[in-house]
Amino acid sequence: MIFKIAIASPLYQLFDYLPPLEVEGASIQLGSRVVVPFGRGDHKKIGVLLAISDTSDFKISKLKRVERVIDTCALLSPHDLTLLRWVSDYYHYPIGDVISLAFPTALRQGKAALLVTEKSYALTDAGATTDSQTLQRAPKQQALLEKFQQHGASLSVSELTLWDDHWRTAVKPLMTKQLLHLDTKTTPSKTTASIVNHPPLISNPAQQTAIDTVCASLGQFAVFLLEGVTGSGKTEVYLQIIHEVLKRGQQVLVLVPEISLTPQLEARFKHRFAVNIAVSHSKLTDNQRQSAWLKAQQGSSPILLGTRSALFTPFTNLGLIILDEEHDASFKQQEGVRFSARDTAIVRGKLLNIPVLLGSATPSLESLHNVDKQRYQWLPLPERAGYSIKPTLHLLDIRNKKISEGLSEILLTEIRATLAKNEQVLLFLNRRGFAPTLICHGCGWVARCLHCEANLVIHHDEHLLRCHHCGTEHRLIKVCPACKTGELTPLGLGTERVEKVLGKLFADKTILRLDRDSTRLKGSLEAYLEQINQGEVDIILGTQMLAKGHHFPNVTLVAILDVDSGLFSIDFHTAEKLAQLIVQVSGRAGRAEKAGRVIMQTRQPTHPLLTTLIDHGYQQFAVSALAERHAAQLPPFSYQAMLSAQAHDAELPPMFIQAVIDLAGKIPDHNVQLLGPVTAPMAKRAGLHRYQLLFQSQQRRDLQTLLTTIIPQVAKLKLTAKVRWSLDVDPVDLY
DNA sequence: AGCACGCCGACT
DNA sequence: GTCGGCGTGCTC
Repeated sequence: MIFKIAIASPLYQLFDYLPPLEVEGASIQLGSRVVVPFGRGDHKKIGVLLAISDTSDFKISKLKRVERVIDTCALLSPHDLTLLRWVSDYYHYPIGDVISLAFPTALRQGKAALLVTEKSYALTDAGATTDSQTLQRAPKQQALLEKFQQHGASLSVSELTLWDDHWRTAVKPLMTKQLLHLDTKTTPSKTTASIVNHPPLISNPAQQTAIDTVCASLGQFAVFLLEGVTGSGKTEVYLQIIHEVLKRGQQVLVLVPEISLTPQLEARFKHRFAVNIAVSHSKLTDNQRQSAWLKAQQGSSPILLGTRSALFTPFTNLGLIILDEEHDASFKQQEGVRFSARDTAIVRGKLLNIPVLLGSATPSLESLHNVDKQRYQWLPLPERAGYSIKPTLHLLDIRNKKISEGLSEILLTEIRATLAKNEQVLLFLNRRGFAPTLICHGCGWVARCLHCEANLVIHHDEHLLRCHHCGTEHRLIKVCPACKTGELTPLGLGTERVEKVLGKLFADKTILRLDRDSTRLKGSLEAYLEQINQGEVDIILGTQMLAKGHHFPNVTLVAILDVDSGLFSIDFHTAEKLAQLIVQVSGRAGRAEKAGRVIMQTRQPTHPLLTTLIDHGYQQFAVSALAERHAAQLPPFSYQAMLSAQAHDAELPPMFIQAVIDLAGKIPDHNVQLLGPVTAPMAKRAGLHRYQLLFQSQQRRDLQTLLTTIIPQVAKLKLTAKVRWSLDVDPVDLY
């Protein structure tokens, strides 16, 4: 009997081991973690048993023996393992590293998986377990808090924390007792009454159709695209479908792009359902994430709400996957295993034979194409009267118009009129800092980053020149270092600069700037958002971060100051992203009695992307954008993978890529175009020279077949010692 | 990725 | 005469 074991390493293979001596086969399962000797010396690694076989390509006498079985009962199911193997195969990433992705940090390191049960609470309370097995206090407090809140006690986290001392001595013993009591009372199978706190809202016909259609598919695989703008009642559809899944005794996985931006969603879930809701995202501690992971794995949490990384969490009985804002690029991991959480969620749904529900106001072109191909079912939600009114989009032609610091006269007039009505204004400029360029008026010298192919950005408040790509900072200089005489002039616009102009033009108004610089302090964004909704702010000025999640009912004017910068890009994805951004930004504004207006300043008022979007809406934009992709045979009408190579030595990346091309050249009739080597759009970043090779094929299978053959060979090239390389299958960002 | 082995320079 | 530089090769 040979054990095939995955071990975290950059190697594209499993490792063969003999079974442990003392353990019978029955006390280990596929998916169990094991301790194995690995490499020279007495080094140990944690591995995961993926298969058992009679044979080995390795000499049996050379095989080492599994030292210890950690899990006699596997934490990952065969379905979980199949999904992870699919990820490894499809994204061409070493299997051991992919398997690691599925485990929280402590479990990855071989620690025992402590069950979150009454017993374990009792043990930790008595101090009877080892440190490694003890859950941290925070998740326990959180769990207790949830229990108490579910049962009507009002206690906030901060109160609980402030009470810490008192808590240990007086409160905790009492609470623990109650917890044990509550646990035994609430864990067994639930009736409808105990799942829901509040009755569902009355749904309109479109919502009801969506709910009925998805519910009719529970227990079988299907993909649905729920398309509805802000205020169309998407969340209510989610809630009612989730309710049905919970009634069947199954669990739900809800994925969102950035959980920090959607506390409302968590609040609505907790408000509606009287069940444990596990939350998992990167801003939580390892212990908090592990707690959520175990709760889903054991089935004690019926709902898991998380980001991309939560996709691989094992479940006892998963019945539905919801992926909200499915168009969002955050669902594509951009380093390490470059997987798409959306596409992988669909594979998981297929494996488990459960439905997958994608939601968006601005669906990706891929998903709309899959609707066309009848691979997904389209569930449109029209605007709901009484909730919000669609903002009107306007192009403002600023050619030959007087414009100061990015603000045209017409726009200023609109801003004044809006403020006069005591309504708020939101200005969007996707560039932080004071100005993107510092140029010498005398000799034309430009402040460049020494390590990147990029200009330094002026940060006036901090008296800095900063590179937005590698973080290098220099003191803001006054005299040109090249000609020593010329006057240095800031060129272009950033949020900081516009903020200063607005401060002068609207001296009696409150202006708030929201960008990565102004919200660096933890919790400050939330505080600012609260200020906005309390009406303490008149003008909000911000970057991309304004486009997601938050809705500002008293904002009735939204202006996109520079829409043109998104119109001309070498990356064909940019048009789609710009259209989504415009619709998402406009969705931040207005409500029924105060409809919003969106003004886009442009010097391209006849650009078809803009005119189609404005005159006919996102759907028509998507139709024409897909037609363009079809004509150019770009994805989703073809399939791509991008190989990137970086090195300090500029000679090495193109050599490496040539070696890759040579490897592909040895494969006959592969039907894949290889475009490159070319320098990356940013040819140098953080001191590394960047080159790319784009693989493109008409058939997904052809592309996959070629990559499956050559990528393990690429990984063995000698040049990998000096060249950092990566492969991105289905890239969404060609930079 | 780690980690060990191995063959050449500046130090007690 | 050694400590240690990181180039090369291997991991069942």
